Amino acid sequence: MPHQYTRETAAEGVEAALKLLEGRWKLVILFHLFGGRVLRFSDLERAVSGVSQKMLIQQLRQLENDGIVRRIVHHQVPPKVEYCLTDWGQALCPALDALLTWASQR
Amino acid sequence: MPHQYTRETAAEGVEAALKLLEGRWKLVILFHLFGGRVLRFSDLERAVSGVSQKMLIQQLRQLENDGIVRRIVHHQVPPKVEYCLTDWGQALCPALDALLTWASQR
DNA sequence: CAGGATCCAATCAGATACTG
DNA sequence: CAGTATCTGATTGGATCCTG
Repeated sequence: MPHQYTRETAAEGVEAALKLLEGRWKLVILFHLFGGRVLRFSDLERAVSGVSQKMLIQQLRQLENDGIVRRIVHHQVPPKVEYCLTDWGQALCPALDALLTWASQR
Repeated sequence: MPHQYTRETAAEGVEAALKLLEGRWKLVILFHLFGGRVLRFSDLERAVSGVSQKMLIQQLRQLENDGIVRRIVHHQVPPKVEYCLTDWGQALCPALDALLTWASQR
């Protein structure tokens, strides 16, 4: 733990980070967007199997508002909206990998 | 992401890891136990300010069942029970640090 | 001291139906 | 195609009181 953090602020910081990732479908969405992939809403609907439209848009909106996902609207008929990760979103990869490594060590 | 994971299994793995950490007080508890600290139930009650007995014991039990925290009972009157991290629990530190680093980069 | 047992409020997730 | 709106059940968290 970097020295500028007390136990309390470190806990709060990690809590804040985790809050951005909590949500039934966020990680699945994220892993589908890692690697710079750009997917349409309907692509995600297919890729994230089992998700409802309501939950998908809700999770995407939160990820977007949190600066993790970017929403690209193409003004045309029929509508076309694409989603990809922001640079910051991409930067999550190593941290999640560290968690995965930890989990696999049990 | 290590090559033996598909997007789906990686997402599931990270979800599983996060599930172990989700809970209103778990991270605060963890950060108080990092560094090999050993605390009594009443110590934690004081350290984790705002927590109720019910929530504290609930979160501790889950952390214990998940193999992150170890519970040490001293059979004496009045009762004395201490909590510390398992080796695996200690190993969480770098992963949480990676998350903290990511969060601070925003 | 270290819990256990209840009850209640708030949040969350899913199903379903509708729309620009 | 890409959403919005509404309803309902499930899960979570907190307050309070009780006990070996």
